[in-house]
Amino acid sequence: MPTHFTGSRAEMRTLDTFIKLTRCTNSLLARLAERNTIGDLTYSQFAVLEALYHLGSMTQGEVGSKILKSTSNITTVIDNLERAGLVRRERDAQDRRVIHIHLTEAGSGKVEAVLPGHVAALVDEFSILSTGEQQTLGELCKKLGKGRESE
Amino acid sequence: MPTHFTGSRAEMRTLDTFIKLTRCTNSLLARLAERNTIGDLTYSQFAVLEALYHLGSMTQGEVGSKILKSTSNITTVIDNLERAGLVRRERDAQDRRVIHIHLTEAGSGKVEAVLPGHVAALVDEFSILSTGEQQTLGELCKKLGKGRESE
DNA sequence: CGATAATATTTCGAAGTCGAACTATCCGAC
DNA sequence: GTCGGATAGTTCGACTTCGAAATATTATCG
Repeated sequence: MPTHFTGSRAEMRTLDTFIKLTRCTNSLLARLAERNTIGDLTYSQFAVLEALYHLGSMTQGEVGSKILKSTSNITTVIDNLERAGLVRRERDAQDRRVIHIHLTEAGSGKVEAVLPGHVAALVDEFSILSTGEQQTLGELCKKLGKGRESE
Repeated sequence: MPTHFTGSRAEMRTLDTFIKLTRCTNSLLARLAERNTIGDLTYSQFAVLEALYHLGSMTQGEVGSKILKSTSNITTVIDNLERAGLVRRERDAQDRRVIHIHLTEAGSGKVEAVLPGHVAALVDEFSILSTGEQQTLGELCKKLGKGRESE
């Protein structure tokens, strides 16, 4: 959204930075999608599988907070992953409210099949930035991502 | 997605930066949504209205490339905006394939009612970064967003 | 002129996304 | 022990999003 908003200098600068940030993320994700690095998975599905693969089995709630999505959304994504046989639901014996999600064989196989190519694509995309620039970008994003309430 | 991927140093660094970037954008947008800065509009709807407000009437295709969304998506968003009376479709007289989108009175009123608060919220969120940091972040995002093909 | 290619938009199907309302279960206080 | 409040998931409705196929229209080429 290249805007023609006429505000104070600080407002213009902020708006400009915001637009660059969101555009950057958008087009980076679009280019990754175009490269088809995660096969027939959606990005949400991949994020869930990747989290389970590296962190082990989790409850649905934990999955949700891991990938920053609402609980109702997680239900849907897990439904689809379960239907595809990549993931398995298991109700907790002690606390029957909670459901544990486990990767199936097919699920971890999927991650292993897809992850190296995904990482390679990322490295390629980011290679336009130097090591130092990547570091700086990471730090600024971390700061901005945490927000004011973390001060 | 804090990953435990064990790769080369470059791979780890890139993955880390990528995660920070996407998390930053996600949580920033989430906080803005929480602040309710754009009223009852969705972010896509706001983006369309804002583009029309600042750049004037456009064809649907132009709107799509402005906000980086697919044409089929634009159809839907414009449908909803039109139903809400914020926008008006007008078929081109010369080339009857194209449709021009115009803001209605209610549409530009909506933008004017909502934009100042939105900008104020942005300025507040970004105030955790210094002017120089914002500048740097913007430049790095611009570079990464453009990608390799623009070299 | 007429067939064909290109362009602008729509339709359709599937998935994601949220908030709100709901169900089931557990926990704490009385 | 049971009632009321917290907690984990699900369901529902509305919107977003994409890609692929379809439609309508215009442009081009032989």
